[in-house]
Amino acid sequence: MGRQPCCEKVGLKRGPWTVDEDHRLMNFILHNGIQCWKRVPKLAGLLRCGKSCRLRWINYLRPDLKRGDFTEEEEDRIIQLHGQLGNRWSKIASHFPGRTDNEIKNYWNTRIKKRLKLLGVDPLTHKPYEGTKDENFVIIDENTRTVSPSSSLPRIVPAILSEELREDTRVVDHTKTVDEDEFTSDEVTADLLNNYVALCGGTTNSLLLDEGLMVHRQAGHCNNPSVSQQTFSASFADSNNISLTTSASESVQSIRVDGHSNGVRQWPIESSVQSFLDWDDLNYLHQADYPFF
DNA sequence: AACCACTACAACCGCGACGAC
DNA sequence: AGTCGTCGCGGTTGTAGTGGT
Repeated sequence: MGRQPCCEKVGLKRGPWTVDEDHRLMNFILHNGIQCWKRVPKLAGLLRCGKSCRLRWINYLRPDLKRGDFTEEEEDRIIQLHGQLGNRWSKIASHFPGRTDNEIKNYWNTRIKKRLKLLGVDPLTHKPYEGTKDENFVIIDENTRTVSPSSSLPRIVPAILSEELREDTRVVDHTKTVDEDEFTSDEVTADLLNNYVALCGGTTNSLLLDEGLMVHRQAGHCNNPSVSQQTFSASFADSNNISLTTSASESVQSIRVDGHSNGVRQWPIESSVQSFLDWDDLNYLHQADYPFF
């Protein structure tokens, strides 16, 4: 069986839609609804194929569309969902009322994808390319208990983290004595390790925890910087289960916790990466004017 | 001013899925 | 079960807008 064309293409208009065409399609659908896209153009008096009408309505004319830039939250969520779902844009779009799969796909291809590449992260696998630097910024807000971006932070970090882990992210101020009941040892360490592994990828990592990091141990907590140079092996069987074991001395990667202020800790970032990352120009959403209403 | 490179996004195309007959 | 029509999805292309030279 040969494939039938979606419509009779002879004499049909293609390319950008005019205001008049938008008017016609809009009026028709608002008054008659959608029963069969194939019949829509004829009934609406349009020289377009049904497919084109459907696309125009779904991606542009639908009154419930949310127009405007994506928020940081939306962007993070897109990356997170893409990590889980891949290029299933309609599935991803279903998590964003008012956004279309086409819009999200375009946003991914034109912006997010490039930025991930600049950060050394493969947009397909969400894992670092070979040779990813081990010194990247991670800022953790201990008040909100979330990993959050700085102006130069690759926001892929919170996005790659599973939602559960993001919600549980905790950071300890090493200038304070923290109540032992407040945090468990592995919780804190696991979060830090997890943040790092989220950035650097891999299923197994050994981390050299450097000066300034307070580590709670099962036998009791320890806020003494002398615990530095402790080496851990973190095994990530899945995103929700992290097993930590203390190992001898070998470390594959190292991170530093350089300091903190106002409840915020930072990992150093490579200056060359920093210059590429301009996330600050995002505007918050605004409702578009619908010219036909 | 003209040209070029780049970006963002609208629109198109081919194909698979699915329901009706 | 097979055929056909329609819809929806994902990849790709076309083009307007913008900035740099």
